[in-house]
Amino acid sequence: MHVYFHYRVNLFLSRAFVNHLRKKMYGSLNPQQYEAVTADIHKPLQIIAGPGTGKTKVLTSRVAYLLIEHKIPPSNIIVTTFTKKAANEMVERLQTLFVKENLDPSKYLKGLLIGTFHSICVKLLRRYGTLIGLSSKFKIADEQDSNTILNKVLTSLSDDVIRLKVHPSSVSIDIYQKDAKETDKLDGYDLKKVKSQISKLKSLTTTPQIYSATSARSFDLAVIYSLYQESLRKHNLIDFDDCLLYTYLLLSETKLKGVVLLKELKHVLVDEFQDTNKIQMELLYLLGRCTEDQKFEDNVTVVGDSDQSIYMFRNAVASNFENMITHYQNCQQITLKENYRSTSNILNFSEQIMTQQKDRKQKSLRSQKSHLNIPIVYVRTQNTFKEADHIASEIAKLGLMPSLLTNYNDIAILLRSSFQSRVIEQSLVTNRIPYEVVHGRAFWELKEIRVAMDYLRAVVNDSDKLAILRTLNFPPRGVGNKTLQKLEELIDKSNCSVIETLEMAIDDKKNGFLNVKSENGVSQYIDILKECGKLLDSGSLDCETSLEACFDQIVKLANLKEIKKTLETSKRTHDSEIALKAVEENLNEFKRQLVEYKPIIDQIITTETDDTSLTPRDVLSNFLDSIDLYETSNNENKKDSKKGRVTISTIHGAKGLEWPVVFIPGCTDGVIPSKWTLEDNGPNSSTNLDEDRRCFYVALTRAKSLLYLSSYKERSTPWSGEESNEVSCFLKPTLKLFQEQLVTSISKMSRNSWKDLYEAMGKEYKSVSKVLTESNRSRDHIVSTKDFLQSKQFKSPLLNKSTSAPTYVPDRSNHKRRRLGVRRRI
DNA sequence: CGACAGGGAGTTTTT
DNA sequence: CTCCCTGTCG
Repeated sequence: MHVYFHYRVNLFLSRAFVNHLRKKMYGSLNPQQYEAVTADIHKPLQIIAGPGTGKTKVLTSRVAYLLIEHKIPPSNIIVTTFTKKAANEMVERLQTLFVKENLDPSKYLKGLLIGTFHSICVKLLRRYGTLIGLSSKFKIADEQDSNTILNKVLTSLSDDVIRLKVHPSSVSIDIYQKDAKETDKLDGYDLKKVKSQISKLKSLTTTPQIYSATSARSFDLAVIYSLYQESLRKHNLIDFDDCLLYTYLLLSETKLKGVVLLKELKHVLVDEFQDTNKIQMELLYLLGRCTEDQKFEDNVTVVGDSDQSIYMFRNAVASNFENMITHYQNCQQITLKENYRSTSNILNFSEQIMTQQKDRKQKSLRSQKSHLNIPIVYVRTQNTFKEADHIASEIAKLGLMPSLLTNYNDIAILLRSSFQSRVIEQSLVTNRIPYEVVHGRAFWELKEIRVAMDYLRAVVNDSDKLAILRTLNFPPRGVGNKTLQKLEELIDKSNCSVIETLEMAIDDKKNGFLNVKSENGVSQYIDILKECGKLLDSGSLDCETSLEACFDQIVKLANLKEIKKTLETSKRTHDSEIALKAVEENLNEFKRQLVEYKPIIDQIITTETDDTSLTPRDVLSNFLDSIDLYETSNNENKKDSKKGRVTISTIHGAKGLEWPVVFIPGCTDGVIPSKWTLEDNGPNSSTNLDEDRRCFYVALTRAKSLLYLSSYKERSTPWSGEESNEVSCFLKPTLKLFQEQLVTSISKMSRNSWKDLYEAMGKEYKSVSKVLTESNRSRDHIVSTKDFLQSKQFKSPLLNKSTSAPTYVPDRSNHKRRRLGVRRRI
C-alpha cells in the first residue's frame, strides 16, 4: 500500500520530468536498442548483440531504465559482468548518466549488486554460507593452493584406489600422463588433466556425492574428486569453481528461505552470456526464482553473441541461448543489427570468415561507416622477425602522417598466444615505440609476485598453512623439506594457529624437535611476520600508508628483490642486473595494485556492512580475495604519457574492447588456428576449430578503421630449429575473395582511401604524399625504419628520443637480446 | 638434513 | 630458455 502510494505520487509529480529524461537518456538509442532497453521487464529477455552494436550502452541503459522508470531499488538488481573491469566500466557509465541528469548517483546505485558471477557468489556465501555448513571465514584457494592439495591427494592414493583404474565397469576418462614411469609419484595421474575434469564436473553442478552415485563414472576420478574436496574443506578453502557450486547448492536446497538478501530480488542481468557455463545458467534460473513477489519472477535479461563465444575450453556453453528459450516459454529475443564500430570492409571480411562455420545463422550487420573504403593491410613475411618489423614500421609510418594519429592508445596488437609477443616487443623497443603488455594471469604467476602474495597472506592470517609452509624456507633459511614435512604434521594435529604451533615447536627444546639451524630459521621467519604485522595494526597511519609500509617491510626483510639471485646462484651474466630491475619493477607494480585497491568503484556495494573505515587488515584481506578471483583491475597507466602506448594483448584479453588500428600477426596455421586444434583429430576437432575461428572473428571485429593482418613462413624456436607454416586456413579462401580490398602497406593506399582513413579516424585530411614519397625513397622500409625515423626531415609528434622503455615486461629475466631480423641485410 | 648442480621435459586462450 | 626433479656433497 505504502509503496504503491509513493509510486503514484512520484509518477504524478514527475511525468514531465520523466519524459524529459526519456528523451535525453534514450534519444541516442536506435529503434532496436530502444526496444531492448524498454522491453517488458516482467519477461525473460535475450539481446543478441553482435560486435560493435552498442551492447554495453544497451545494458547500462536498461539498468537505468529499471532504476529510474520502474523505481526498482538498486539492491534488488543483480548485474553480472565478465570481468571486474567491465563492472567498473558499467558503474562509471551509470554514474555519469545520473550526474548528467542532476541525479545523485549514490542514491540510485547504492547496494546494486554488480560484479562477476564469482564475486557475487562469494558475497552471498560469506553471508549465507553457514546455511550449507560452510564456515563464514573460508578463503579462496588460488591456483597454487589447489595444485598443492590435489598433488597431495594424488601422491597419497592407496593401492585400492589405483586398482580402480583398471576396473572393468569404470568409464575411462583421460586423466593419465602420456608415458607414466614406474617411479612416478603421482601414480601415473596427470595433475592438470585431473584438475580440468574436476572443474568440468563442478561446472555441471555435479558434487562428489552425486558423481560417486552416478553409474557411468570413472571410478578412480570419483574417489580423487571426493578426497580433493575433503582436503579443501579441511583447509577451510573453497576453490574457484566452488564459489559457483556452493552458491548453487545454497539456492537450490530449499535453504533459499534463509537468503534474505535475495527475497526482494527483482531483476537479474547477465553480460557476455555466450561465455556462461551450465552452472551459471542454472544459477540464473534459480536467481530468477528468488523473489517472493510473483510479479518479478523470471525477470532476467541476458546480452551476448554466440559468434563471440571463445571460452568453451573453460566449459562455457554457447547453446545456453537455446537452452534459455526452451526453459522459458515466454522469452523475448531482440537482435541488434547496426554496427557502429567498423568500416564495411572490416565487417564484410569478418563475416566472410564466419561463413566457413557450418550451421551458423548468417549475420546481417549493417555498418554505419559503409561509405568509407579503407583497404585491409595484409602481408606474408619470411619469418616472425620480419613480421614484427613490418608492424613497427607501419606504426611508425602512421605516426608520421600529419595529424592522423595523436595517441598510441589508438593502436592494438592482438595475439592468439602470449609467446608471440617476444619478437614484437623487441622490434617495438628498437624502434622506440612505447607499448604496454596487458597481462592476464602471467603477471600473477611470476615467482616474485607469488612469494609476495604468500607473505601477505601469512601476515594477514596466522593460520594460512599453505602460504606459511611455502614461505617458511623461501628464501632459504635452513629449514629443509624434511623439517617442513614434520612441521606440517605437527600443524595438522595442533589446535592452535599455525604460527602458535611453530612457536611451540621452537620452545620444545627437550624433544629436540628442530635442529639448531631450523630453529633459527623458523624464529627468524616468525619475527618477519610479526614485524610486518605490526605495521598493519599500528593504527597511527592511514590505511594506504600502512599497507605500503607493510609491503615494503616484507620486500626488505624477506629480501624479495634478490629472488632471481637466489634462484640461479651460478649464473652471473650481466643480464642479472636486468633481471633485478625487472623484479623490482614487478614488485612495484604489485605494490601499486595493493595500495590503489578499491573493491568496486566507490564501494557502491556497501549495503549494511558499516563502512566505518575498514582496517588495513580487512582491506588487505579483501585485496587478496580479489586476486584469487582474478579480479584485479588492469592497470590504466594513461597518466604517464600523453602519447600513450600501443596495447599488446591476447585476443581473449581484448574481448569487448575496440581500437581504430588493430594488428593481428601470426595468421598462420599453428597459431590461428592453434597447433593443438589442427593436430586434434578427435570427435571434437571441428568444434574446436570453430572456436578458434570465432577467436579470430573476435580479433577482426575489434578494429574500427584500419585492420592489419600478417602471416609468416617460418618461425625459429630457440630449441627446435625452424618451423615452416602455411597461411591460416581461415584466411586463405577469404584472401582471394577480397583481393581487391587488400594492400601490403598503408603506403600503397590510394588517395581516396587516405581521405577515408582520415575521416574514419575523425581527423581532417592532410596531404600525405610528401611523407609517402620520402618513405618510399628508401626501398625497403623494414630495413630502414629506424634510420628513417631518426632523420630530421620529419618530426613525428609521437616519437622522440626520450621515449621511455615499457613499464613492465613479463619475466624478461635472462633473455639475451637477440639480433633483430633488421640486421640481416642483403 | 639442507644446499646446490646438472639433466630432462615442456609452450593456448583465463573467470 | 627455464622450470622441476633428482642425485650428490658438505
